[in-house]
Amino acid sequence: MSEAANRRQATFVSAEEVARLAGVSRSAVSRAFTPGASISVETRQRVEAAAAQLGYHVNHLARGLMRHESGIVCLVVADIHTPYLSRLLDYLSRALQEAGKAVMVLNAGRATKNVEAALRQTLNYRADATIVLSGTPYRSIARQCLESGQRLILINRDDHFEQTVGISVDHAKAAQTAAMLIRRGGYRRPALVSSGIGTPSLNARRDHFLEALRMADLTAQVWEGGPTAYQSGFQAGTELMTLPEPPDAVFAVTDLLACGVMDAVRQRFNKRVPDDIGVIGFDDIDQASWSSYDLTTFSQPVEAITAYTVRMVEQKSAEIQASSRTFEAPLIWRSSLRATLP
Amino acid sequence: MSEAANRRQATFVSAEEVARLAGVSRSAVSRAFTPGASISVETRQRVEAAAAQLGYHVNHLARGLMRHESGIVCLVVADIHTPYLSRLLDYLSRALQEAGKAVMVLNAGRATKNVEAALRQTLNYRADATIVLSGTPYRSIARQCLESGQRLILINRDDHFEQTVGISVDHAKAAQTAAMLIRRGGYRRPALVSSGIGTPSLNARRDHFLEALRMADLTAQVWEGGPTAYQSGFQAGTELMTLPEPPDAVFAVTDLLACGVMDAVRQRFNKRVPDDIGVIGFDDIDQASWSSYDLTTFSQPVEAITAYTVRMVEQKSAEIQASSRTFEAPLIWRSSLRATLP
DNA sequence: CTTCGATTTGCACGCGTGTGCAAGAATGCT
DNA sequence: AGCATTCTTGCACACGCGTGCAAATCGAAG
Repeated sequence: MSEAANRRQATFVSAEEVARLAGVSRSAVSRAFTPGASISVETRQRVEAAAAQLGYHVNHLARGLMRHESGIVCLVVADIHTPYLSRLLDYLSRALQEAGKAVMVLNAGRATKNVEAALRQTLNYRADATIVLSGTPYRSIARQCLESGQRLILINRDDHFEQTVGISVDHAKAAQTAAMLIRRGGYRRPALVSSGIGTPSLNARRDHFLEALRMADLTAQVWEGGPTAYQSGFQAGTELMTLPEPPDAVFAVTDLLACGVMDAVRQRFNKRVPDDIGVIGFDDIDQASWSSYDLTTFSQPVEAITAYTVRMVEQKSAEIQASSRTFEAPLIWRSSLRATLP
Repeated sequence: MSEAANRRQATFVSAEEVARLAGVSRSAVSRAFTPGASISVETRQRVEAAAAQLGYHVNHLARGLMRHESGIVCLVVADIHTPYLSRLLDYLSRALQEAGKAVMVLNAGRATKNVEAALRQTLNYRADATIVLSGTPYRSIARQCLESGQRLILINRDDHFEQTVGISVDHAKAAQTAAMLIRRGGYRRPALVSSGIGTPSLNARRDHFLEALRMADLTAQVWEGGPTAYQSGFQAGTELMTLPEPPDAVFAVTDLLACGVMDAVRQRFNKRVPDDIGVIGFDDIDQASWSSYDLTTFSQPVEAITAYTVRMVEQKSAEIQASSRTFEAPLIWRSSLRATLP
């Protein structure tokens, strides 16, 4: 079987050649690989045999050209190496594949310029849908995506667009829960830790947390700075503990930050969690369940987000509509926060 | 500018329309977007203006069809959510983008069946190159990739293929260094911890470590089981410490395993690292530098691997040759291992 | 003004596929 | 057997682009 394939060198085999070998027309070959097409079982088998023998694979570039549907879904993302985003990417890519889509990843750093380039590539490859996990697209290019008939899905980007599917998490409820738990734990001097990157999601968690505290006549220290990473949390913990009135509880808007805070507090200041200081995070990354941290946090509803995203990608383009869906982030109770008043 | 675009609905604009608006032939449009093509500055400007006005973007599907070069590079990968692989993916995708390639991610779980499906997709989209980060491709499909003129690059897959570019890490040297450091630290009862997944890389680290110890007349406990994850390490640590003669040093073939071991040893058995037990890992994931662990480990040469991979992707297909390149994983000295005899 | 070379332009073809249309084959029914 | 109906099949066109080739344009030298 390999002799025929070996003779040809460094080139793909076309439907034409398969047709010749099978003794049918090229249309028959095309139909053999198109589900639901009208073709007899006998010719289909002959085509498949010939295709297998020659090592034929339908050219999706040409198919996409004809069908006006490339089968490609673009994922615009930054900070892939981050625990939460890499998990989301894992789920999304797998689910999209199972739905028959090919996943193109556009790594778009922080700069808006890169996001623009990514959106352009999305258009170049005629992607069926574009999913933006981070970075805010220019309105002009976003509109081009929509006008070209692409579905545009924004995950965790609370800034709203027209004609766009928005998927988000109920930050308000989580933040209020965090504030409530801190009060119930008997903590008196809460603090909020966030990064200097003003992501809409992070800002929402911060604002709702502070607001909920204010309702209960409490004010919180606010520390914001650096990237959304462990090191920023470590620095936050260090600086907060050297204040004249150090906090006794911290809501970190991200688990990575929370881990940093915990390490600083325990190792640089010998404080105990949750007795001396309570910590609560957000995302439920793998490390939150590691026994060094055992962090009380809110779980990103990754499965729900993924399932809903795939549904939105699959629906016919005629019925795309602006929509906005919010999922709840359930509390994961662990040991980094005292449950009741001391 | 948007009126024209608004009138059309849900469809892409073609070079034809741009040509009409600019008052030139379609060839001119094509040449305007082809670097190095023969075209006067004046017409180029008129084309670019018209293109911008209509929101034209070259169709890379059609271009790929013509050029026999899709500009797509496929990354076959599993366990994306893992710290090491997500970092590698981050670097690779960014570097490939900068080289003008579009990155298609094929999330191929563990099953070989999925890897086969991934390779098939690679062929369907006529990818210029395929990079396999995990999973072993069937020889038959791998051969088809090569016969079709694709470059096939295997990273950290020590199983060798003909006509393939292999990129790997010097596991032997690292493992020998680990053994040496453990001896020099005055540890007497070393152990090796690995997962139950017999990846070539992991096996190589294990075998060279044991071999190096044997040269020094030492034998090691070997614990292998579970996936390559924190929990497996935690379990390993727990079980090793309940042995009649528990080890006093552990080489974990992965940082994730090492973190698990450290947590088990410290929190379940109140042992101190590195005094009671020395730990050394591999990969230098982010968590290794977290102050809870401060893990001595070997750094995956991600930058070097990335740069070399891009070089291999870019070279003309005429000169693809089987080759095999190995990079060193430098030791990152931290505090989880005693430096000198006690 | 003529001639020649260099540059630019348009025409037409090909890349590999899907699909409407009409013709042909097969089947069922009277 | 004759006719109606359903299935198959092949032809031809379209998808959007790159590019060789020849015609056209331009500038400069004679």
